[in-house]
Amino acid sequence: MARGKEAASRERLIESAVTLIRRQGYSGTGVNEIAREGSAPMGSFYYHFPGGKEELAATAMGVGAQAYARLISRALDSEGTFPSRAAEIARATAKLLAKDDFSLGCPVATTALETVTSSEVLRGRSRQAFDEWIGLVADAARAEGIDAAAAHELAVSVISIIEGAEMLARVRGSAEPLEVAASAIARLCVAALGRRGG
Amino acid sequence: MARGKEAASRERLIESAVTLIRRQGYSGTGVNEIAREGSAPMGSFYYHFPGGKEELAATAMGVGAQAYARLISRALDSEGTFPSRAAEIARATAKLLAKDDFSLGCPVATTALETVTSSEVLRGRSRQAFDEWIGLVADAARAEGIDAAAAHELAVSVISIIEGAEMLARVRGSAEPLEVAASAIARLCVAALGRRGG
DNA sequence: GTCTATACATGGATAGAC
DNA sequence: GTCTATCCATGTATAGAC
Repeated sequence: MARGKEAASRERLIESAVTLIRRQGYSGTGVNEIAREGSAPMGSFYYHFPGGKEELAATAMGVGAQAYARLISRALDSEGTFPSRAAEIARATAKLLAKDDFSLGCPVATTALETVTSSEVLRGRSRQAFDEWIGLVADAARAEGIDAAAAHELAVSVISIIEGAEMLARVRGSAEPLEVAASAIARLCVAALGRRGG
Repeated sequence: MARGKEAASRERLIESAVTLIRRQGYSGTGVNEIAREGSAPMGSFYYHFPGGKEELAATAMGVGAQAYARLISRALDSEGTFPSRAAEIARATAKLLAKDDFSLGCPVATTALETVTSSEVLRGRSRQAFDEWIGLVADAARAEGIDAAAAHELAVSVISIIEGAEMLARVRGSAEPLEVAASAIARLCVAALGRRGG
């Protein structure tokens, strides 16, 4: 599969699914709509994704999760102190969401909430995505000398507050909650660094 | 409407909608399913809620939001220091979710994310619910001498981290993220109190 | 690999008797 | 206020030619 430019429709389907699911969630997005927006006929849909909607959504979630992982990495690799770099994740998220007037959200969150009880596959992928993001933040915290347990807790807090603030930001159509989250993240990092040496 | 025991089916429909939407979200829950679980025929559904699914969902969201507001108030009125009482919101949330093995989530979050771009009504109700919860926390913070702006920011952070942690907890089927959130909330409160006097 | 047409179930909503 | 039957659109998925 996919050697040259074959299966360009596969990529378009994934891209279409990522966008539509970010906007409307999993249940609210139909396969016909995904195919139409991706300029692909249904024949291509089920050829590339024999597992149907669930398989494409799982793939799309993976792609979206990787993209957000890159945003996290870029923020953590930016200039400044650790608290400032961690806060930059929230600020970069705010910029990203503002780009489309908060119509496009997290590529994982909505589907995660919708499918907790209905799809083991999507729930597993959601968990995997969150775990990876948490891992990136925890690694950066450990690099600052914070012990493993504290680094993990800090990372869980950071991802939690960003996800929650993202929801508030979308509902309000304003970046303010994410800016507030950035400040809170910086404070939590400072506190964690303070407990480091003693 | 609703004077004696008439319209008991109305209450059952609301109750059914709250539960199903907490479990599957808005798009994933059908009106037929709501009626069936509420032991009400479709005739009653559209008699009590001429606005259809959206109207019932809005009502259900209001009921669910009030219930959670009571949980917040109870936590904030409990014994202990302010940081401890604020953290209690997250701990009480963890207990609540664990009761049904994390199958039932926030009565607002999933629908909020799903309908940001598709329903002004539900988006407005979501915003209203979040604003009320934030207001309760902010009021408690101000009662500790924290100034209004700082109290608001603290409250936004508290609700954000709880919502995000709730999502992680459901996906993992574990209360751990909410316990971590409780600690983070306590730290944020301590920091805010510290900036209070100077 | 792609396309069209279509099967079949479910979705939201309504009609009209009671 | 309640109930059943039903309309029509949409949803997921498949068939089978190309």
